[in-house]
Amino acid sequence: MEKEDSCDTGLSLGLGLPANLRRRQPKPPPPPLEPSLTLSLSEEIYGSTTTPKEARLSSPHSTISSFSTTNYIKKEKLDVGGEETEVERGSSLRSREEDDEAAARKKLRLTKEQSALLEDRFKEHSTLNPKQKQTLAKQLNLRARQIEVWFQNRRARTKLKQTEVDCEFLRRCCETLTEENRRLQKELQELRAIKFSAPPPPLFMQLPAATLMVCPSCERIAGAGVGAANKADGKDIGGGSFMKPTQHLFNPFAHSATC
DNA sequence: TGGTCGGCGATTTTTACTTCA
DNA sequence: GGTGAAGTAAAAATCGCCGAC
Repeated sequence: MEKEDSCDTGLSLGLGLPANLRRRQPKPPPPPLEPSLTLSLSEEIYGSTTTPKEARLSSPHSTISSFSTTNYIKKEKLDVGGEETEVERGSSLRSREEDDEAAARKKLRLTKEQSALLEDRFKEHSTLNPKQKQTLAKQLNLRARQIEVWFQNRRARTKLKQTEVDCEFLRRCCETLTEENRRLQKELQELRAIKFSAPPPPLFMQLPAATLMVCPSCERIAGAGVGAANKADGKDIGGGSFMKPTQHLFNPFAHSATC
């Protein structure tokens, strides 16, 4: 992992806020590059006259990835140079460096072939060990770090998609339950209406057919109102427990062992 | 117990594409 | 119809934190 530049947000921003809530300030322009590096960079990648877009289109396998971000460049500098040296710069150098900076900031866009292979590997394993990473990087002519980043982002996308799917599923569940609740409330009202009008018919006739079921193991009639009806002579009529399920309420998911 | 490494969430940056005047 | 600016979604990359070792 690269942990450099951890303080580049400045002191005034860092105080009093969790680090991950701090808004980052735009970075200052990247430090000047070593001439040898930058020259080879821009020319190697894009050629001296073509735009990045042209380069990308004309050469799908061009390894723009090599120096795709400022961060990589900084690291590259450490790897290659070891220590920073002051580079004398004149006006002629500046415009060239600005071009190079712009080129260096260019971000890699993976080719279809690269993406396809990465997808294949991801299907096999959503994470890679360092050796697999190196191998894949070599195979695709990318940096191991880029492979790592791609897998990280891919995992994040997968997770996001799964979250969306889960969310949709829960939404549908909620709709179904709301509808079911509405239906049961209506049924309850009807039952109450029946209860308080006319002398009560035999118990099982009070219940809508849908609520009456025969328990498959004991073959007794079960229904949403049976439990309450059993104590219909008590004081619980019309109370909150009227619909309280009993052990003989047939639940296909949790049929009681008491039958 | 401190250091390293890898994964993750949040965020930024860049690209490619679309829309609109 | 061609063109450039503005808007936007997607993807690559960065940053900081955390847990495992």
